[in-house]
Amino acid sequence: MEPVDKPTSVLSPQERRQRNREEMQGAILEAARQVMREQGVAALSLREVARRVKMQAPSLYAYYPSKTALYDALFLEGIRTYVSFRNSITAGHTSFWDILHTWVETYMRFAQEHPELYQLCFERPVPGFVPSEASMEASHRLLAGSEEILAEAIANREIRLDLPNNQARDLVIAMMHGLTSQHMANEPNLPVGSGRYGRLIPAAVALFRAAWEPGQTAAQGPHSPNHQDSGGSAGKEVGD
Amino acid sequence: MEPVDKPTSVLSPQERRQRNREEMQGAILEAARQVMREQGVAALSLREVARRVKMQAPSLYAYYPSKTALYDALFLEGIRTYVSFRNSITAGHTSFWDILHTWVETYMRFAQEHPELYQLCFERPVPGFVPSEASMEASHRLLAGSEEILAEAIANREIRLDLPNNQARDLVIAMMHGLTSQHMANEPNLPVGSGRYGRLIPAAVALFRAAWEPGQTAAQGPHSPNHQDSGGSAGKEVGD
DNA sequence: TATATTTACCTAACAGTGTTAGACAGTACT
DNA sequence: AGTACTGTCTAACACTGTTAGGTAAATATA
Repeated sequence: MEPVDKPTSVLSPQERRQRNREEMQGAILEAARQVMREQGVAALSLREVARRVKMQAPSLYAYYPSKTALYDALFLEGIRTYVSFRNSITAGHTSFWDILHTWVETYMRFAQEHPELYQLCFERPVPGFVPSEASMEASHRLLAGSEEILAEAIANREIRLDLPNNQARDLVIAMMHGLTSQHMANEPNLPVGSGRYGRLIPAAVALFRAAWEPGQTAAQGPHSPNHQDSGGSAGKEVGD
Repeated sequence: MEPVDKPTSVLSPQERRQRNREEMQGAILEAARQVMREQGVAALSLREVARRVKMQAPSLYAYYPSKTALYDALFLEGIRTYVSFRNSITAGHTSFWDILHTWVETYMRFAQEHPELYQLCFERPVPGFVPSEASMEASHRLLAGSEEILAEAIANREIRLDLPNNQARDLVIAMMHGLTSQHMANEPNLPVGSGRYGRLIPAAVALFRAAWEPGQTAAQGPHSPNHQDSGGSAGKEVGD
C-alpha cells in the first residue's frame, strides 16, 4: 500500500545539501550578529560564533573563507536591511519636509533597532575591514536613491537650493549621521525622538526648512559659495 | 680644586628617576599613537608598542597598569590636544559666522592632523573602552566651552534662536561631527576644505545662518508651525 | 662601608585570537 | 563496488593581553 514511486516532492540530494548550506550560513550570520550586539562589532570572535552554532571554529571556513568575508556578508545584510527601512520612508507622505523628517527618523531607528548592522555599515569600527566591491556597489545604489528624493522635491518646487543637488544631499546625510552617531554614542538605549540628540530631529528639519523653503531669503556663507562647480550634479552620478 | 660639594644643580636620584619615568611614559604614548595611526585605533598592540620602545611587553605594565589605562591616557592627550586647537578658534574673528566657520574647520583639521586621537576621542572604535571619570570630566569641560560661544553670540544679538542654547549647540556639534566623520571615512587624506564632505563647510555655515541670522524670518519647527510668511503653498504643515 | 630595599627590567606561562593542514566518517555519483 | 566529494574534526602556528616570579642594578639605610 505504500507509494511505489519515490515521492519526487521531497528534495533531491543536491537541493538538500544546498538548503543545509544556506541554513548553516544563516545560522552563522545570526550568531555573529548576536555576538556583535553583545560584545561590540570589532570584538566579534569566530570561536564564539562557532560555539553558538555548535561547531569547531575551523569548520566555519567551509562557509566563509575568512573573518573578513563574514564581515562582508554582514555588511551586505546591513545594507539590505536598511534599504527595506528606507523604502518605507516616502510611503504616505506628500510634503518634502515630512519626508525629510521621516528620513532622519528612519535612519536613527535603524541604528537603534540594529546597532550592530548600523555600526558595521555606517561607522568604521573594524580596523582591517574594507567592504568588497560587490558590497560597496550595493551601498552606492543606496546613495543614488537619496538624491532622487531631493531631485523630486526640487522638481515639485518644494525646495530651492543654493547649491548643487549632490551637495545638498551630502549636507542632509551629514546632519542625519551626526545626530544618529551622537545618539548612539551617548544614549543608545533611549528611543528615537528622545535623549539629547534623539529629540533634535524636528529642530534639524526646521533648520533645513528655514534655509531651503522657497520664499525665504537664504543667507550666503562667509566665503564665496561655490555652487557652480561639479557639473552634472542632478544626474545619476553619485560619489566623486 | 674641584668643588667638594656634589653640585646641587644636577638632578637628585629621585628627580632623575621621575624624569626617566615620565620620558618613558611619553615614549610609550608616542609609540602607541604611531601604531594606531598605522594599524587603526582598535588594532593597537601592546607587544608592538613594546617593540618600538625596545622593551618586552610585560614591562609596559610598570607604566600603564592595563591596555585600557593606556587608551585612557591617550584619550586625555587627545582632549588636551583638541582643546589647544579649539582655543585658537575665536582669535582674530569678530563675526559669529566667522567663528562658526572656523569652529567646524578646526574640528575637521584636528581630525585630519591627529586621526588616531580624533577617532579615540570622538568616535567609539574600541569595544571595551570607556574613558575614566577623570577623562570624561575633561571632555565635559570641553562641551561647556562650546555653549559659551553660542551664548556670547546671542548676547551680542548676532543670532536669534528658536530653540534652547544647549540644543542649538548640539545641532552644531551634530553637523560638525557628521561632516568630519564622513570626510574621515571617505577621504581622510584630502585636506580640509576639499573632498566630497570637506568642501561643505561653507554650505553648512550658510545653512545655520539662513535659519538663525536675525532679520531672516526663520521657519519654525514642526511643533509650532507659526511661520506667517510666504503663503503656505508648498509648505504644508510638517506634523509628527 | 655593608646591608637592605626599591626599581626596572626580564623570561615563562596562561588563556584567548584568526587561520592552515591534514585526517576521517558519511554521502553521492559512476 | 569504487571513487570523489562534503562536512566536520583535531593539532598546530603565530599572534594577543596579562600574571607570576626572578635578577641585576640603583638607591636608601645602618
